[in-house]
Amino acid sequence: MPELPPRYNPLDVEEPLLAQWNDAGLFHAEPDPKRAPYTIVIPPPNITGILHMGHALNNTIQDILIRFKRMQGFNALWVPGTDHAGIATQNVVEKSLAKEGKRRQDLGREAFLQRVWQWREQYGSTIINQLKRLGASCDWQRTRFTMDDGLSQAVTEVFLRLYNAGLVYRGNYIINWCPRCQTALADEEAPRKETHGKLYHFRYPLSDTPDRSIVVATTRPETMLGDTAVAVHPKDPRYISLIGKTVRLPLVGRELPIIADEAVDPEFGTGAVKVTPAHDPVDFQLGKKHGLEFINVMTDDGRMTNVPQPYAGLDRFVCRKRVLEDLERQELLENTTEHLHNVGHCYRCDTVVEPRLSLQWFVRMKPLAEPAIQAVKDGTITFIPPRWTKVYLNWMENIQDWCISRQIWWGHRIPVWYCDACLKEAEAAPDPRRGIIVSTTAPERCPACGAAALRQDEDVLDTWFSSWLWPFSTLGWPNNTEELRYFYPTTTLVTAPEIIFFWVARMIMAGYVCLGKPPFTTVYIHGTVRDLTGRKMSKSLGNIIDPLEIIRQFGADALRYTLVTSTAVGTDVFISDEKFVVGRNFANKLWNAARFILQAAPEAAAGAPPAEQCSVFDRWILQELDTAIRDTTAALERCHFDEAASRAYEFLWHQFCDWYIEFVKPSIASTPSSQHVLKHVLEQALRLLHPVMPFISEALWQQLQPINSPRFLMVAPWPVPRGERHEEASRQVGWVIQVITAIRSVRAEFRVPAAARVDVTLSTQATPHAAAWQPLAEQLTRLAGVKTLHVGPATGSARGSVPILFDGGSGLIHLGDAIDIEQARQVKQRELAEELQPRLAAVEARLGNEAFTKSAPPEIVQQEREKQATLTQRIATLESYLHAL
RNA sequence: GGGCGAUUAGCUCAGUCGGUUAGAGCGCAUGCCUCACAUGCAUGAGGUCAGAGGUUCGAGUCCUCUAUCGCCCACCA
Repeated sequence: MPELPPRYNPLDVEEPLLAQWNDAGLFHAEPDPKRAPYTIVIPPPNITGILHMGHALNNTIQDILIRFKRMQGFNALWVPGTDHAGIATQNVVEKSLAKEGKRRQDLGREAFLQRVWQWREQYGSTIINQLKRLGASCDWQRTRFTMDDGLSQAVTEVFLRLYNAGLVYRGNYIINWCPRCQTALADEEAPRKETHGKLYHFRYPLSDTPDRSIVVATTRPETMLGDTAVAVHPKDPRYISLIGKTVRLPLVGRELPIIADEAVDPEFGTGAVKVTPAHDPVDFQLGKKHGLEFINVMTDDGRMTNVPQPYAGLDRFVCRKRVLEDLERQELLENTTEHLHNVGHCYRCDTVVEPRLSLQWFVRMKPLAEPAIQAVKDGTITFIPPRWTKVYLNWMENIQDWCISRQIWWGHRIPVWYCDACLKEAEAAPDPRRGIIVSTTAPERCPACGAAALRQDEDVLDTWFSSWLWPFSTLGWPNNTEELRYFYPTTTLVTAPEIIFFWVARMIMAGYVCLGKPPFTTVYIHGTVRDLTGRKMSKSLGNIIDPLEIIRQFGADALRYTLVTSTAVGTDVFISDEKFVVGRNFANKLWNAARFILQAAPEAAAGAPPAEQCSVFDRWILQELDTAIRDTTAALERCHFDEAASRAYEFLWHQFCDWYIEFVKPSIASTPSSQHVLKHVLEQALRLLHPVMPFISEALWQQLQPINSPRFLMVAPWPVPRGERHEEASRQVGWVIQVITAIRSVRAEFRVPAAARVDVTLSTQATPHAAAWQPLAEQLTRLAGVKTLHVGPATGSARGSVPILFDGGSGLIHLGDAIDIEQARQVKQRELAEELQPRLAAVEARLGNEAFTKSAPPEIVQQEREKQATLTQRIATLESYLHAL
């Protein structure tokens, strides 16, 4: 038995255990029809990612579940992997290129992609290694990457299937365009930020009577160059006479019709709105409805085009100034007001996005959403906490088509080839599919015309188009693998609320459309990690706490414990680095408890002896252990991880260490039963703790070397209650604890020196019979500093004594001249008047109320009667004491 | 503008079916270096459960309103 140092150093323990677990193959799972599967797929972190607190929380929760289920005997598989993160990764590599003074265009597509792959080889596993350090018990042999061959095959397969089913189409649409990244962005990728802007009012002169005009307002003056109408509300009396007339667009000279549409809000601005169908989502709808011209006035990189000479080629913001100046000069700028509005920004580079007309690929979402809505409504898939159900359904029922093409290079290239000859013909006789070849492999010639001159679509797919297949593409789909058949559907998905729409909803849709089955049955949504002032952790705020630094300082167990106990189901997690001290201290406490036990009972085996050989304290702690097992298990089953961790903590620290170890300490050497029980209870409790604190629990458990157990706690069976009833032991030990606490309390209140012994008289109906009394009395003597103990009616003078009250009895602590009589009188009088008497009054009022005694459940009424009796007796005891003073 | 949620000790949060004296951790106060642990031990102070009304024998818990604070969604140019 190696000597354990008095202070626990997690760094000595954690890394070697990772190697042991790995070498023993404990992370790996294989299909096994004899056992029930339990599967989790990791939310794949970006390959550009480094571990932050959000990951730490997310993966701790998953690891708790997977370790718990593994110990329960499930064939537990946790599939890890990473996401290629199209835009983010491309940005990183472009930045490193920029340091060499190059742009990706200088390299060309092939060479650039090679660079990205190189980058991925070098840095792409960083986060995986960090997850390992956290203790995540993933099946690392099954680590997947969204750009792996198999997963890429799944992507093209789905694209083809959806295209053939008419669910993928190509179309013109107003999309969010990032002029810097030069790519389309999904709505979710262009978060709106409240921005102080200006609202400019322009006069557009009427064509027939140029001295009259209509005033429109805009926040983006440069778009006026692409205006093709002015819209007003059909019932607006100010404009009703103008509907159908035309205005002449300043600076351009185009004639624009004045149209009427309900979508115009007469209350806002001037009630007249300029319509730019190619550069605004609302205007786009108006344009389609009213058959307006669509004029695209901007290039990919945000410069003006298709506009009169002085503006052509100008950057959009330069052009804005120029347009304003020119309108001002022509006295057409009516006025300018301050305006607070929401402007979309690129989620990657924060550039102001430009709504822009563009030819993109889309997925028709309504048909996909139907089974996914149904599954949540009928409970096939449940959210924890349940309130996310509403959020999910609300979004799904209003779902919009999904723009899946991205104008970047890093990602799954769209499996579409174009035959230009056929495309040309399609223009003459409109056919949306002519000239378009969708295929999982590169076609050699056009199936329609036989031409060999085909070109592949330049764009790649949205990153989420591979992530939404993750629960089954990682298991081998579209091949019908053994893994897929056995481990799918997965069980629990653990993720953050931000990606319910991005990812969770889409996975559910993909599960149904590809396999006809849900991808998982439970979705656990945890909170966001914030600092103590409630702000999200972010680099720009400088409030990041680095999980790896916490691991270095306090250990992975402390990190995990503190994270998990800081979050109730569904609430955000507020963290400061001092909080991790709690986890560290707990680990140290355990370490020392184990150290003590190993040294006090070196030879004993870790197994509980038969009840009849156990002392009253042994039986008591075994009973408490049973309760702790039940509570912890129930909490884990309900995904109440904080409760599970706190319950194990409470048991180990405040029941096992504070009381049981103290009770048995003096007699360990001569009491074999206690030696066994000490080891047994610790061993069992370490199992309860293992999912939350895998390292220290494993390390200590191995030191205990339980008999008839596997070598590793990680695969040891989850504890089950013994189910013995030790009610008498529970009652007696509960009584001793109460009396000890009461005596200590009086000692502290009356400042009895720690070393001083006191005489105590106890008067109790609950006096245990003689055989049981001896060990209990010894504890009173030792743990409460009692010198002599008399049992029987209170004797001696009330002077010099302080009464204590406990369930089923009372006592007197004789302190002699050491106490201040007046103080004692005041304390006890206050207790009587402010606590006991009001409580008795309340109880008696309740019992005097017929409505209560008749309609409350009998056990509640009974409880009240018992309370009444206890209080009456306590009051009598105190009164007689005060009287005797 | 719509939807969701929160408000309990100085701080961060639990509180299951409405039922005993509303709990924990941290912090604070007091006393202890007691031979596992000072990253420890013991004891204690601290609460009108945001406010008002209602249902009930009984409300932190259920209902209504008010206040404050979050989050999500939305095309107000």
